[in-house]
Amino acid sequence: MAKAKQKPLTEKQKAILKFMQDFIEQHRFPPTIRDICNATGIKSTSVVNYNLNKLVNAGLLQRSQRKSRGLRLKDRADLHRVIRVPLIGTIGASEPVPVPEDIGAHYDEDDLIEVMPMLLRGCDPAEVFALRVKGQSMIDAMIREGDIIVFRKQDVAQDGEMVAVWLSERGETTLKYFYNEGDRIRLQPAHPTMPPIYVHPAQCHIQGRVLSVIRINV
Amino acid sequence: MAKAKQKPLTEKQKAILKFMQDFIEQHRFPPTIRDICNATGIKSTSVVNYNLNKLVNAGLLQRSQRKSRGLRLKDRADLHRVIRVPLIGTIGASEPVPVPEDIGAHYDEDDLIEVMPMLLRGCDPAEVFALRVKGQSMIDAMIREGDIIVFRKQDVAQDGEMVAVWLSERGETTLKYFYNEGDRIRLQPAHPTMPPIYVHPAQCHIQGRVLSVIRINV
DNA sequence: TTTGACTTAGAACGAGAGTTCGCTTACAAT
DNA sequence: ATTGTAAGCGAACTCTCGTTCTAAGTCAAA
Repeated sequence: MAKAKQKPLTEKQKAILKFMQDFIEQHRFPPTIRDICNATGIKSTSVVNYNLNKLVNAGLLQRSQRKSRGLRLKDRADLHRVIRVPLIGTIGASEPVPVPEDIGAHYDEDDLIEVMPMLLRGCDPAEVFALRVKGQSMIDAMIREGDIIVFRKQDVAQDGEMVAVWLSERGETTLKYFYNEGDRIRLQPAHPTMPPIYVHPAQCHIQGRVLSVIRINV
Repeated sequence: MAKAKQKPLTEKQKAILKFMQDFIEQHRFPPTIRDICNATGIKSTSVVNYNLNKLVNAGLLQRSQRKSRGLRLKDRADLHRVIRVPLIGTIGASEPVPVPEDIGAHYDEDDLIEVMPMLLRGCDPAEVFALRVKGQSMIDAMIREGDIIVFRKQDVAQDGEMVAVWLSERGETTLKYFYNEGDRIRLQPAHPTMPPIYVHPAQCHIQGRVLSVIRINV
């Protein structure tokens, strides 16, 4: 399906969006079409309906047909909410990373951590999980015991990405920047004065990419 | 006004609350009374209406009369929202910390960062601000360039708290654990192998307490 | 048993609210 | 001038949905 050419929003449409943001902020449920009429000075519900459909088409809005107040802001509303990420265990040097098989599964309340969307860096929440750091082994990655690391589950990586890898020959988990040098993998610590290590590609099992780090036990 | 005696919620009322949480999570607008009927197996809208009024009376719910979907959860809603914290500048070794005088003032959209409530560690948002780390000088605090540090504005500290201090004699800002040893202040780096420094209390100007650290430029 | 408070069901009412349709206006392209 | 498209208005229609009313069932206290 071809993407529709992005027309700039009309003044009415901007006013509708603005009002919806304010209304939802205040009431915590969406306005009716007639609410929008009154707030924007538009005389006819059909005009609002018309412009709402435009906004849906522009991807800024979602509607539930035939439902009162069946309006959702697409863009901004999500940004003001937290996202629940499963905190599935710990990560330490001497154990493999506990990668979840189905991230979308049901978790207990206690095993979920609420993070702001920025920490997911645009990734699908269904691919994201978090681990708490155990032990002092991640110091060369500038990560402390107790830090929470947000990962995207993946088993390949691009050069320069920080990944959690299981080094099967050493029986060791580590966090390093990943560089594929063809016949070998260079794993570069985050700490500027630490030297890289080199491993054979067959020994380097990528468990996930580091998206962000949270430190609350300062 | 005397507070009504707190009766325990009935199973129906618990089911209604649970369903409302799930529904709002999923649809981002509240359910109708008939939605609740279907979800909970209650046969009559009047029964739902009856129990909704009970929940309002118990302070768990708000209703807007005569409005479709005019329901709001009272308690939990805020917990799932982000808090905007002013990101007012950078912190580096060679400059004083730019402490804001009025945190509650108006900030531009770009100067606000949205964080989950946990990062404030219970502090009043009006006391909290954030700074981005510039330069490599915070490595001994296990903090990298680009990290965002969330502070509570305060000029005194308890032992063991991590604080940002301006050392007036050295002309230097640093992040250390604070220990008051009477005639001197011991400032302990986060990195376990680094030695502490000792300063005279008069030279040690506390700028704020570190609440949390966010690293998104991994 | 009787009483009364609490809870449930069912139905009906009426206002709330989304949708559709015909008609008009504005404006640029042909 | 004509055509076509986008935008607006007003009214009517129909379904949604909150509210209210009556009646009945439950259960503990008197």
